Amino acid sequence: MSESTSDPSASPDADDANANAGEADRLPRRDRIPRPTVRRLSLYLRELEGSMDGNGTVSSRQLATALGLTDAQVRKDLAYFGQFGQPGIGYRHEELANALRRILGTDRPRATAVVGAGNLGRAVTCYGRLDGKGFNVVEVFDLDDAVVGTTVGGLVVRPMSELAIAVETSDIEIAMLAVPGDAADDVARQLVEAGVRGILNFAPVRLPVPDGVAVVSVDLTVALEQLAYKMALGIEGDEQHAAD
Amino acid sequence: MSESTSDPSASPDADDANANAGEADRLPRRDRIPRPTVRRLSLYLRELEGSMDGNGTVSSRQLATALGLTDAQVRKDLAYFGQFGQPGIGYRHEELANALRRILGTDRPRATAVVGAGNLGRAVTCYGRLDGKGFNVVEVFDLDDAVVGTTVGGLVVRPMSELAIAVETSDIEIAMLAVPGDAADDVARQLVEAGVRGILNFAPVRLPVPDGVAVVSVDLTVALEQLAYKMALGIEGDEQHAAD
DNA sequence: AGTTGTGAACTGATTCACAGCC
DNA sequence: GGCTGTGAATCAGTTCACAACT
Repeated sequence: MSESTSDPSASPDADDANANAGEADRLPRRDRIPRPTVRRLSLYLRELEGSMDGNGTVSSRQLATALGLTDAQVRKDLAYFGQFGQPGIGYRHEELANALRRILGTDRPRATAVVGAGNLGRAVTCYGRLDGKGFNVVEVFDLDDAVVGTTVGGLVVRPMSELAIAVETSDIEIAMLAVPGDAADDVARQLVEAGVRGILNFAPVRLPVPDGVAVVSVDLTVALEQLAYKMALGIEGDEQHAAD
Repeated sequence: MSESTSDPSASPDADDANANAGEADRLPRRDRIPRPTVRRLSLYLRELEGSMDGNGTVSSRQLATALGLTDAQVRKDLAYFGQFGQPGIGYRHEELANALRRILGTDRPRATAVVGAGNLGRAVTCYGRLDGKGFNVVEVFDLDDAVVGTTVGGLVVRPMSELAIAVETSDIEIAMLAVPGDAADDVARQLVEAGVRGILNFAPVRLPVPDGVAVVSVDLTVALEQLAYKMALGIEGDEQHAAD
């Protein structure tokens, strides 16, 4: 498991202690990975999990054609994080999937809360597939007392007043924010205050968060507008509504 | 695709004399616009619609700071499509919003269908804000006979067998695809067959569509994985889960 | 003063092409 | 034969800096 090349976290040995800058920054530090590359890693993993060959191998060419990319792109993306493939053979299916999960950080489960039990909040709570992907929805909160106490996906909706204690006791790291736009800002502040480290934001606003908190936003209107633009272009094909 | 450029903004009032052929191809053709630029146009519009100053003006600096960008970025993005601003003044609020809607293609309403009346399908059907943004949800379909006939957001769920006729009679241009992944491929084919020109795909698969059909995908798992990666990075801040 | 629009410079990302390996 | 990993070259996107304008 502790395989030779990967170890993205903190090369602990101090052989680069000296000022020889040339060697040091050849190893790509995690914050130098191209953003588009990280987006594609999710697609590679999705593809691997979709076609469960078990323990066969897969080539960069195969992955590339399945996703509408070039094989060089796939190899370059993966090579940022180590050497996973074998020349002449390809990448071992399950091994690559595991590596991608490690890289993305989904190789361990994370307690996740949904805030906002409206239509969208209920939908993401019940989405299902998430548990197997490392995101365990363990709590649902809502601002509205009329909704608090109802059951969504087997969970009782709790009031915001219990957020802080729940985050602590359940060790919640991630929140999916599905409240109206005019409440999102305030709720996000409460989430950060309570200790949440990552927010998936469905509200059509930009959330200002302090350092150390990550935000990814998904805006249905934005996605539809991008679609409308592409339609006007007459351009076809699929591109991931990429998360940054 | 008969028309390539043909001045999409068509600023009708000013600017009479410039039929110079040499000038014509300095105007960037729509398929040469950077993809990131198009994503940001949606954010500019969202910001303008959010802060309804009515008919004041807004500067590139203001937009930039609101969205975490540079002012030069904003100006460059907008300048791809024409000259909307006035030096020393900025951009007129409502005029810029209208221009963005024209560019994105949301200046006219489009009949939209939701396919899949599960949790997610019902949520997007009831999302609400869409009608005012140019996307009118006029039909809901489902594969499951047990769901057909129920009411979602004031609409009666119809069977897939009625898709083709409904697309024609209601002039449906866009479909939001919220069916399980293993059905998405087949349903997408039916949509294209029926004449839908754009698909917003929520299923975790890549849809193969013919030329002339646009697809934008939104994958909840992908978005969460991007969040997990950012959390590992310790990188903060908001970036739009951008639609391509 | 303040602001836009834009060429030039720069940074970032993709593709090419091939050495090395199975 | 097929395949990966990677430097070099190319392409794409962003930032800089400033002329022109209010």
